[in-house]
This record gives sequence, structure tokens and C-alpha cells, in this order.
Amino acid sequence: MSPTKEDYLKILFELGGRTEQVPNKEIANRLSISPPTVTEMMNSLVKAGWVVYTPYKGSKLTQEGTDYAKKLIRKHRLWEVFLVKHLGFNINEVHPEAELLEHSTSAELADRLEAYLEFPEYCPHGGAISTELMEEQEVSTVHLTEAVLGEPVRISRIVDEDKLLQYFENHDLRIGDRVTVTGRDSGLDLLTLNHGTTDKEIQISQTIAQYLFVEHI
Amino acid sequence: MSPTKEDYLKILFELGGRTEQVPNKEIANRLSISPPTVTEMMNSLVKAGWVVYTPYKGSKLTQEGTDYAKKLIRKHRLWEVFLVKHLGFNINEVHPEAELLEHSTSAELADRLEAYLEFPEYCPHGGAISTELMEEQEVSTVHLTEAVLGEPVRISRIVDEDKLLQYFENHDLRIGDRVTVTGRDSGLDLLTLNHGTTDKEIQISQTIAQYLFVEHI
DNA sequence: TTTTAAATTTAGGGTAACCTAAATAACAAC
DNA sequence: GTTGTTATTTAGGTTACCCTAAATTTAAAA
Repeated sequence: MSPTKEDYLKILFELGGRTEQVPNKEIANRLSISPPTVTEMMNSLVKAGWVVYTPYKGSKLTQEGTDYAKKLIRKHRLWEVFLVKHLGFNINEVHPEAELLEHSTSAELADRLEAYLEFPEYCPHGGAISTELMEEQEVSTVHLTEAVLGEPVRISRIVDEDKLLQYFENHDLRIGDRVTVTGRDSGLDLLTLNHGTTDKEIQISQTIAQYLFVEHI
Repeated sequence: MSPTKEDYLKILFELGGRTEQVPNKEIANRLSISPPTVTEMMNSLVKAGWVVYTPYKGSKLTQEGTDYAKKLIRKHRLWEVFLVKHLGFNINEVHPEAELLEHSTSAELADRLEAYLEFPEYCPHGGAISTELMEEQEVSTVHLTEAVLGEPVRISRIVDEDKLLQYFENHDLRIGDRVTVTGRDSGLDLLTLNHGTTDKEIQISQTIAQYLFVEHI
């Protein structure tokens, strides 16, 4: 498996490819490559058994593909914990480092690293580390955009892209914070929140709010 | 820089390409690739300024190439220290792991790792970590095959290839051990040693003895 | 000095992973 | 249901890194 192919599997997982068909365009956008390249790669991933592909519709991960993606994400998150906890990296610096390291990590190394870190449950962005917890987290959390109006939720995970982290940081939104969605304007792409601790009103883009995962409390 | 090109630079350094012209065949052997591939790659490394290449003769590293190779070797050795000291890996298991990790390590990460490890001087195989110490070590150590007959030496470094480590381990040769070369038979490719601690006689292949570096004491 | 052996290069080819431009399919709007 | 827009695929091309077979250069041996 090449790092390139591994990236496709991971992105597919992150875009919901475990349960739904992910259109090529989404993958092309996330990886900043052209759509024809995605088509080509999907055919190759199908041949290798990682993906089921329906032309013009999109791709879904097979069970093997899902398992592989989860292992990669686990490695990624383990490295993030190490980089933050032991090497003193800032939370919004670790993503690109872990992105590289995950592809160079054997199963043996991942297991030993996990033990060394004393079996952390979550990465610095709130993502579950054990593959079992990953499933659970997927069920129990929803995109902030899907939270019920007026009901308080707790921020449990932030998709770790450095620019997004900066955006949420700038709006005083952090893991563990309690917020309540008070308004939604799809026309203006706006989401209005009430911050549980400061009781301040916060406005963020609905599109970007998709990258925040919350749990009802 | 691709991991592939990085490997070429590192091998070149290890084969003495800092001071001497290394023939293509040696590189081909060490990387287990065909000679034409080496020729092709050398032309590419020349164009990028890492290497000076004389057709039919061999290649030497430029100053930039040397510096780059040293940085890679430093990263490699830092990871080895981490894997052995903190993750409990066996010394002869760490080489392949570090071989992968070194290519995914930013300068920032290397520096932080080094500090975390409390600035170790040597890797588990006795190789110097700081780029300055690397130069010094190169001057002060010689291949075991070049040790003066009858004069005691101390084993200071073992080239870290798992198979070699096993070979030396099997002959009770470890870093720090004092030995004296008592005989040399180039026809039979044999080197006879006296082990300083056990006073036993040891016979090893001269070809393989090149991968042991010693210091006169 | 000529011959022979070994190392190296040239020639020609393959796969992976990218690209652009053009053709086609899907879907939404009228 | 035709039309137009958007997504996707097909066609054809590029670069990096690998290969084998054949030609060439170098160096050693006769």
C-alpha cells in the first residue's frame, strides 16, 4: 500500500464512505487533485478490494477498506497525542506531522506507542483512538449543524485541519465547551450559538460548522 | 525530496561518498536495484545539486548533499534511541522502523525529539547523533579490518542492518567490547580476534568485519 | 599490445500517480 | 420533454522510478 492510496481510504472514511456513497468530486476537493485522477484511483482501489464503486455515483469502503482506514486514523491520533503531550507541540501544529508519520508506522510500533502513552482514549482534537470507540463516537455525535435547536450540546470533536482549528479558536469554541444552537439561516449560511460558559452569542458559517461534532447532554 | 532520493543520498554518505567517488555498482548492491537505475538517478541528483558525478567513475556528494545526508542520519538515529529507550524495542528490530520514520520527520520534530530524549550522543548501534560528532567519529574510528595487528581496540559502532547485528551478536561482539586483532588471512577472508573480556579467540569474515568500527585505545 | 572480463551506459519498456481537454451522463429547470 | 448545467469519464500526455537487453567503456590479463 502506497501512502497515496492510504490517503484516499482515510479521506473516504472521513467523508462517510463507511455507510454512504461518496461522490468523486468531494474526494478531489479534499485531496486537491483533479476528478479524473480520482476516477482512475477508484478503479485501482476496487481492484485491490478496498472500495465498491458505482460509476457516476460514488464509492463506498468495503469492510477491509473500513478496517484499514480506521487503523490509519488510530496511528494518526496516537502520534498527535505523543507530539502534544511529550514533545510540546501546539494542538494546531500536529496535524501535518501526524499526516506523514501515520504512513510510516507499523502495527507493532503503533501498539507500543499506545502502551507508552498509557492508552489514551482521545486525540487532542477529541477523536477516539481505539477502533471500537471510533464506531461509538460516530453514533453518539452529530455535526453541529444537525444539533436540535435550543438543546444544549457538548463539543466533542473538531476535524483537525489547522485552518479550521484556527477558525474555531478565533470564535472561542473548544473541545468540552457546552453550546446551544439558537438559530439557523441556511440562506445566509449562518448558525447562531449560545456559549454555555460565557453566555455570549456566537455566529459561525454553517458550512464550516459541519466540521464540529457535538454530543447531546 | 522523495524518500527514494533521500535513500540514495544516505547510502552514498555511508559508502564514503563525502570524500571518495562511489561506483554505481556499490549503490545498486546496497539498494538492491539495477545499475541502469542508479545511472539515471545520479543524473537527476546532479541536476538537483546534491551530487557530482563522473561517468564510468562514480559519484561524490556535494556539500549540500553531505549536509542533507547527515540530517537524515541524525533523524534515523534519534528515532532508534526513542524506539529502544522508550518503546522497549530490541536493538536489532529498530532499523527498519527508523528507516521509514526518518523520511517523515520535519526539522522541528527532530529538534523536539532530540530535546525530549535529553540530547543523546549515540544511537543504540554506537552511531553519533549530532552532525558535528558524526564528523569526529568518522575520523577517530576505523573499520575493524584496518585495526593494527596486536593493538587493542574498542568497538564503537556497528552498521545497523538487522542481519549484521545478528551475526556480530552470535560472535559475542558488542559495542564497548575491547578486542585485539591477532591474525588476518585475506585469502581465506578470515580475521582472528582476541576478546578482551572473555579472552576467547573469535574468527569472523573479513568482508563482514568492515561493518564494525573500532577506536584505538 | 591485444584480448577478455567487468562495469557502465544507452535504448526501449512498464507502472503509479498526476494532469488537461473533450466527450458523455445525470439531473434540475423550464 | 427538451434544455442547460454540473459531475464524471475517456483520451492522451507527463514525470518518477523501476526493469531487461544490448552496446560501450574501462581496466585487467595474456
